[in-house]
Amino acid sequence: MKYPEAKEKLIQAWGNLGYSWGVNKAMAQIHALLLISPKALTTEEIMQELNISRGNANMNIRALLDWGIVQRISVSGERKEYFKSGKDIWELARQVAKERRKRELEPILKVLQDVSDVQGENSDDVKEFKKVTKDLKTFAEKSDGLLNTFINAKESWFWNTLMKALR
Amino acid sequence: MKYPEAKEKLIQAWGNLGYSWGVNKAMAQIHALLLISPKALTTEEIMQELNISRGNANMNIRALLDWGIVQRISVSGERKEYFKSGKDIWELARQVAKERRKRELEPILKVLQDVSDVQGENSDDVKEFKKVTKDLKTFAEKSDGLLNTFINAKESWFWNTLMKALR
DNA sequence: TCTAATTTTCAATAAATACTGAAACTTCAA
DNA sequence: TTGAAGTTTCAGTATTTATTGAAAATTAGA
Repeated sequence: MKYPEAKEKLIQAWGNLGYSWGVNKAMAQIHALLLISPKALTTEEIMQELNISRGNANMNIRALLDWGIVQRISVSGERKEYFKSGKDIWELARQVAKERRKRELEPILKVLQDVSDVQGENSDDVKEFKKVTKDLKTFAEKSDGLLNTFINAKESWFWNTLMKALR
Repeated sequence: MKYPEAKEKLIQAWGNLGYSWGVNKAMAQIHALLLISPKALTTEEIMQELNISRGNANMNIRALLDWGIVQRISVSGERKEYFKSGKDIWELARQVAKERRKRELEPILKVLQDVSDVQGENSDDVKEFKKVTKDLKTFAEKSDGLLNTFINAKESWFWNTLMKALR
């Protein structure tokens, strides 16, 4: 396969993957582009490569900066800003895990907590509600623990331990 | 907190969570409703509880059946169909993991495979592309292995092993 | 300070997605 | 068969989300 085709394919696939993870397509594609680029790119170059407008590029670059998976680079003597993505996939995964934990797991844990003191032992509805939310809470807390270990672990240690422990 | 408020809160939260996982709100809310309901519900009841149309209810119930996280129940002597969700959270998580693996991890693994024979050693672009996609592939394969273990494991074994191994 | 290069904002619009409701279809008991 | 009860489909519409592009704001050097 030729490079331009491969590049196109990867950017496309990364866009789709991002999409099913609740990230918009442009954002995921900008990330893919920076990930495979050997050098930092300007907004201009990103716009051109992906055929998107300045506003779109700017907003999504900022979102990526926000997620902490893209960095801003200043070249001395130039006004222009350059952007690059870290190339360490493990680090990327940890960063994504961290943000998603904060944005998704934390809120649902809070709701499960809030809801745990629901009144009225006697009705079937309330009984079932309590049972299910308790189970959900247990599960969410365990997941949170696991996720935190992942977020704070060193790559080699994590995979080694896991691979040894499971099967 | 009173039951109706708690119920509303949970359905809302579940809707949001589902949403950031690429599931539409109605689908997630129907699931939440069935999850906390002590008995199986009809399409009619679901429509009423969530204030959604028949078409919407029907389509999203089918999607949930498709994901394998809601079951159709027939009561003998009745034409109506009832729906219920399994209450085992672990089982639910495994089912979701299984479907997401198939829908997301498999396609990206395929692309990473396809793209791994890109031509042209010499250019910087191609070198970087090869390096990154190789790392992505390694990471994706490890994740796939871990996910498969999760999908096939028994709850108690999985958590026990993990809790012992990590930390 | 001023000015040109660059970034950011945001109202308008396009595009994608979800939802409705009525019609078509299916099923089964009489 | 028939028709009532129930389910499914889908064209049209509403809603949400993403994108554009031009104007406003910011920046840094002269």
